[in-house]
Amino acid sequence: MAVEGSAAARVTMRDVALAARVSTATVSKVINERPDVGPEVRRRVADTITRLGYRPNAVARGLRSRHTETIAILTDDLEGIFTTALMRGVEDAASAYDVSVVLANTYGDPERERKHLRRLLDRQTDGLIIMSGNRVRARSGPALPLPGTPYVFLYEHGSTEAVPSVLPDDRGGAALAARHLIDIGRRRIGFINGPAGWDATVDRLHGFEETMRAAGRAVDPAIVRPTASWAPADGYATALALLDSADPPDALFCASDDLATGVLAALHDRGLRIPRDVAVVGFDDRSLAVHQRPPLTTVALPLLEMGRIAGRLLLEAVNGAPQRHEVHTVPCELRVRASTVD
Amino acid sequence: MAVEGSAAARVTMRDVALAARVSTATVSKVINERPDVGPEVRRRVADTITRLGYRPNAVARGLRSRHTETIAILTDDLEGIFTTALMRGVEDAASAYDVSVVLANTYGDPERERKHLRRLLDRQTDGLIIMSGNRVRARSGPALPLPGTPYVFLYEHGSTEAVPSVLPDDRGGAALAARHLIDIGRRRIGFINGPAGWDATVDRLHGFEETMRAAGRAVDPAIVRPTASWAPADGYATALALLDSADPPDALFCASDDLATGVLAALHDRGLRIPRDVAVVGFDDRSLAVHQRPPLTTVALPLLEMGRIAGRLLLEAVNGAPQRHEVHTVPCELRVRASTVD
DNA sequence: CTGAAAGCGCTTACAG
DNA sequence: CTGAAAGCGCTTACAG
Repeated sequence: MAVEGSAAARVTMRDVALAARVSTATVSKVINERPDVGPEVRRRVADTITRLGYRPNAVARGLRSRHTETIAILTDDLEGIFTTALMRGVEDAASAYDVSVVLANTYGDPERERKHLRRLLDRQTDGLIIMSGNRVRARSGPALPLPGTPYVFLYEHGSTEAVPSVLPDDRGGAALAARHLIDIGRRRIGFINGPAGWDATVDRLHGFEETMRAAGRAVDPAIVRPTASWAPADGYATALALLDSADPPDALFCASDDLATGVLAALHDRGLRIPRDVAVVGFDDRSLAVHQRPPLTTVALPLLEMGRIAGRLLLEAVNGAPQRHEVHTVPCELRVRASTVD
Repeated sequence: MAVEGSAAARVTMRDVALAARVSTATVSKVINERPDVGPEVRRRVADTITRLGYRPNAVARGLRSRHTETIAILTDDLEGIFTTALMRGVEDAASAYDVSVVLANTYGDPERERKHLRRLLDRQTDGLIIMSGNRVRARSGPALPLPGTPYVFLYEHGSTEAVPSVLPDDRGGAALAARHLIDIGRRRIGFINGPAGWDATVDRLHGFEETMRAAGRAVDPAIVRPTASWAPADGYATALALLDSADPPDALFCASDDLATGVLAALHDRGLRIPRDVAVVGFDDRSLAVHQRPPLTTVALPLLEMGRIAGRLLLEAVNGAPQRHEVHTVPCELRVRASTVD
């Protein structure tokens, strides 16, 4: 049994070479699985490596080979509402490739971004994921040119560079919600959308309208409303307004779980039964969705999968795959719970 | 103006030495601010560095000097409820030292932990922060011995090792809440605590009881209740039970914001006015606290500060400070909002 | 005060 | 198939 990481100086390739009576070049070849080593020598070296508990020094390797098997996540908001799920996806993908992930938080400050980027380049980081944890939108390229270091946008997109971005399919997600409400037999479906000026808001409205029209349903502007913010209070107020309208809806699709939370409260305060009187669908699938009463049917953002895809795209680029300005749109998933189906 | 990171091969120390007509040793000394360089030569070298836009290669430097200016966060749950705030603190501290932070997510699986640790050691990571994002408790040491690599526990604590841990002052936090409710003149203060078996639950109960007694208040077990979980539904049910008791409370301290959210709903359903009839205090200061109606007075967990302290402790250890088995308890802060004060 | 030399631990042509 | 040699880009005694 090898004494992993004993207090003594770490075993080096030289030690292995000496013990196996070969050159370090040969040890290196065995480690890197090069074909030009005889089977007998290969076995002897492999055995010695195991016996001594040898592990190649990644820093030395990086100096020679110029890649460090490290990527970085550069984000403007480490505490963004979707950050951790996205990060977990990236970390998953990287781990599968045996690559480490460095975290860099810029606070949206170009000077900090530059500082981080310099540091990351100094460390020969193989590639970068430039990520927003909050809000999909276009951003400019990195605050520093990154010659030879590929990067990928996650949950945001670049304007012009030949760089891929990974985004949720907000349009398809809204379509799922509309489809579901139609399928469970709702006659009058309202949409409480988020604030204007967000990509998500525009895309979700498209998906909603398209699906309604494709199903031969009119979209009544009277019950399709944007809100001033994503907060529950706006969902609450908007729901009351719709319920008080001449022809109130029997279903409400909300562009976020937070809005839906407010809607649920409004229905509750009005003494309406959910879903019998009004069915409610949210968007995001944040943890609060499942804890609502009743638990909230919602459209889940594919954050984990988005992170994984971004990680994989980046690692492929690091390994030489060509980069393109291309948007990867990841499908959302409908999670049906008691707010629409008894 | 230097052409930072031009597509051409990066400027090396050799280039600087040649251009400044000195040896690389001298360039190295200038960069590392060694005293044994003449003022004139120092200036010439510094100018050349600026002119050529030279940046030392951190990988080469790491190979020689054996430290990489990189630390890692090892966590069992990257999506833990408090993870991002803690990470941001660590990242802040590390950035201030010009140190990078690597992310390693173990999912609580020892095999994954070992794999990550091996990788981190291979990369000569200078130190580790072993962190829980969920729950304070004792954990065993790292899944692999880390000879010569210091580490610090964050939001959890080790059992025996000579290793510091950084924890929130749950006891003091509960004391702040009790003190506040006493100060605003409440006569009958109840406590809806979280589930048994949590460090936080035990500590918060102590803090609450101590403060009450110190103020000459009886602690009536009838209105001090643990819950089965931290979820709002348990806050709701427990609040109703307390309100229905013979002598109902005029103040409720809740051991989490989620519990308090349920309590608010219960008071609302009973038609009670907040804070006039019942004042409510939560714990954690999650973002939902400020969005309650009324906004929730709560005890803020000092997550950011905890992360910063852990980062600093680790970096000091990396720089040779001796490590001890010592618990750093970081004070919580009371955030007063409309659920206790009109 | 300055520099020549060795070396950190690997990998990579290249010779045999 | 195997190994001697050079070198990745630095830092560190050490000599002068």
